[in-house]
Amino acid sequence: MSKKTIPSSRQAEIMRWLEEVDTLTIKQLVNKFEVSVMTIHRDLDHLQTGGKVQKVHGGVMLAQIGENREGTAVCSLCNDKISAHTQFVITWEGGEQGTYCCPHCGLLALNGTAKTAVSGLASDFLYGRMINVYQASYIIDSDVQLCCIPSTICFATVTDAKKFQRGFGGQLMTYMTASTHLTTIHRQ
Amino acid sequence: MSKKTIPSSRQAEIMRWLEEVDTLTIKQLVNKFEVSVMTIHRDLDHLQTGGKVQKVHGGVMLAQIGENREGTAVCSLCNDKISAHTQFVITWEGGEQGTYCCPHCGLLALNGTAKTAVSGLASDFLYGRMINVYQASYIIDSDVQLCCIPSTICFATVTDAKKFQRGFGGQLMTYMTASTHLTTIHRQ
DNA sequence: GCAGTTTATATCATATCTTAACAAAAAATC
DNA sequence: GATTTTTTGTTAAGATATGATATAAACTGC
Repeated sequence: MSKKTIPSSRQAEIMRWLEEVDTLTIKQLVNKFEVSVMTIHRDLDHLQTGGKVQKVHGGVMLAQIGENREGTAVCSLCNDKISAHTQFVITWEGGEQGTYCCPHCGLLALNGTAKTAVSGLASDFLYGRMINVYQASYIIDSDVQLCCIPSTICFATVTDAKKFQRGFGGQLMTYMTASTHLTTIHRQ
Repeated sequence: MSKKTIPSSRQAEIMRWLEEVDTLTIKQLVNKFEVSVMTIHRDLDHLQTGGKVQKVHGGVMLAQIGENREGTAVCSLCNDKISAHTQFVITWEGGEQGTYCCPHCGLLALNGTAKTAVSGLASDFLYGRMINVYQASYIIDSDVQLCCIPSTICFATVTDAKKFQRGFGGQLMTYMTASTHLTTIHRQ
């Protein structure tokens, strides 16, 4: 590969290479693509804002922040790390998005602001599907503590939630009850 | 290689070429088809509204859901992984694109923003073809839960949707009814 | 800590690419 | 054949990419 290419394909190629070797130096990239150091820097800046990559002194490395996506690998509320297994995503009116570590923070965020949410999706605990948070069932304070406390776990169906409750305890709640419960214990 | 042709066959040829090489520059296309830069740009604009292709500075790339250059293989709304089987692609005015994991998120995105969509394409559940989301039929809340909940599945024809419904239940909806339904249950 | 070296960032001038508006050419319609 | 529509090319203005240079920051040895 020596011909000069367009920025996007060069960046795509950097990504592919990086996925093989994990780390690359600026010099390696300059030699391969035959562009200036500055151009490589700018490519890396660009990729870094995409979140998959992290610049280090002298080069780049893959940014393996969990298994997640862009820069926001931490909860918009509590700053804890976000696992795909418990994540909670709110899209606000206006297009802004918040990603939360678990339903605990997600419900607090939904209830604790004047903003209106366009959608709220949470990861179903059993199957990992993203479900409408208003229709979901919640088990609060069970024996399973994954993230924040009180532990708040999200299920697609009441049946699933009840089966879980039978084994691990906790209180079964709807969106409304869970939401007010979490908000009030945080204010008392 | 080829003499001047009509726009649609030139665009089809661009697509075929692009599927081989992933990325093409404007220059390559100008040389091959012996038309002006402007004509190529217009061809690419046209292809881009189809959602399968993405213009980048200096050329085009396949809008691959697998390994896009910025790396986002996750739903623009819920952050879940996107499968080609259920994907939903919206091209907004201005050229920006959003890829969604399934019609559930796609419809929410379409309805939940002030932006206007240039096109919306969703994968037909039975055959996998990309179809116009405004003309599609939707089955909501069937027994088949592939992605988000409430499960929202997309069909090219009402007939297909009804046959599916006979076996797996759910509610049959048009774009309008599905869109308002999903939006309202998200706001209740 | 200090100097010397390397690497990063900021800014500028230049080159390249993109877009919109207009006009010419070709094709389709009547 | 004249009119309308579609396609195409030209131009100019704006946006983006690039490389060179200068300055700031980070590493290296001591």
